Amino acid sequence: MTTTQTWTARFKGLSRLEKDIRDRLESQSRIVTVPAGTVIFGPGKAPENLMLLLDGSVRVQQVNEAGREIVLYRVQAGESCVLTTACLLAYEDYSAEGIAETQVQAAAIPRGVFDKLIAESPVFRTFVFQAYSRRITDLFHVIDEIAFQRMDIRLAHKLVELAGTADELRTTHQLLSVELGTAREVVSRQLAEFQRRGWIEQSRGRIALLDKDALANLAEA
Amino acid sequence: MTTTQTWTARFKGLSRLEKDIRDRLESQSRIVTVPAGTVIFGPGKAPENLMLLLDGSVRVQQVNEAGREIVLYRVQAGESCVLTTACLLAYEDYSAEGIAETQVQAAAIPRGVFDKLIAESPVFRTFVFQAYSRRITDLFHVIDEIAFQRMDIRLAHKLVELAGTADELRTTHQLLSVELGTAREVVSRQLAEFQRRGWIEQSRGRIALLDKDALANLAEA
DNA sequence: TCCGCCTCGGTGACAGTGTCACAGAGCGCG
DNA sequence: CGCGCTCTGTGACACTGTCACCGAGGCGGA
Repeated sequence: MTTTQTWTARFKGLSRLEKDIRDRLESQSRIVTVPAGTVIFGPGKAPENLMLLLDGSVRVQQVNEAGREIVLYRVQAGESCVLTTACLLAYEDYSAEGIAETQVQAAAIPRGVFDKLIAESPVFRTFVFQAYSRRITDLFHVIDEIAFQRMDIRLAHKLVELAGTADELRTTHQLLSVELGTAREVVSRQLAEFQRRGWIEQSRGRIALLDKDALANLAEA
Repeated sequence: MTTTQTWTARFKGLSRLEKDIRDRLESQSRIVTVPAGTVIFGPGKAPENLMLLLDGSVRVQQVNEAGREIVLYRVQAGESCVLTTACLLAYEDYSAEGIAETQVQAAAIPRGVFDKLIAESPVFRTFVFQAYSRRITDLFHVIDEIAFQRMDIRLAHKLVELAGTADELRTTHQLLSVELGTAREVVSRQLAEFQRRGWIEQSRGRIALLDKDALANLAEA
């Protein structure tokens, strides 16, 4: 993906940005590229920049003292890692970490620039607060799911979501269990049941979705 | 509680507020008092103000389509309902609601004033982002607890937390189950076990904590 | 090629939690 | 007192999490 001086146009909330602000944002930020697997921020690795994703995907997950993990949300191209900006400023026991799932290209906005833009641009403020809103809503959904949804429904939903338009997933039961904050055995058992019903077909590190409609249907229930 | 013109002094993050900003904040906000039980914001009832709590306590909880509830966090005196500010601006499917648990006194800052203060005062910006940080950290803890902690530990923790310095709680099993996002029967069973161990004593609508140390001890495990 | 080693997935037993149905206890009120 | 409501207790059962263990797949070195 090429990066011109007009990358701000790719962000819905920034399209109406004031001209002078836009120029400063583009000139004072830096385009960075990191390889897949990079830990972008995490405990003991506070981010000094607000990242606006131009391409790729960042998985934000939490690891507790016992080593158990759960995926909180994903940041996709056209979105920003805003929650980190708040978490920088205060508590350092911020336990979440952000990991590049693919190669990631992003605009890095230094903290000082971020602060100035917040002060000077109403459009930028709205952009930031809308991003907050979106993430917080995501977290509320996560809480609702974990607390009240059945595992089979959550797993079916996750399979469809992760597959997107593809008919096959390359992942392990272990990784799926982290997505859902459950145990590997639980995922294995549910997948075995899906396979028994003919909805999927499994082999080592691979899940073929034979009947996405059935899965999507269960996910709605 | 009396409300002088210097209520801003009660907020740790606002003590260093620039003098002119402080004056505007105090003159352009309004002190409101609402009785216990009032729904301050909720689905279909968007708040038009940022509320800074001077006295009392607001319970923020979520209700899903199936009617299941869970308490997300509480806003105490000296804290603010910042998350609502973000959630106003964007998605209206904000499903959380805020309920006054006691009589509540608060400073209500109109949205327009809030926006101006954010633009003009670095101290106010820091205050707001730190408040965000705190809430988000709370939500992360909630997620970790629900996903990975045992119910007996969570319940013991909640009993000690709700009791504070008192030795008795006035609440029902049903309300405790909402605190923890579980079923009433589960709470009843755990409380029965605590009672069998001599840690508590129950009667209708009342739980006496006979051995807080034992409960606190379990909560740590 | 064979062996060793690591990761991945399958399984049974059991404990903990959620759901359902229902019964009885406490309490306010006419 | 009798009625109706809320609150609590209980048993049965299904779902989920934990533990211990095994076998299968895949990779690399001897």
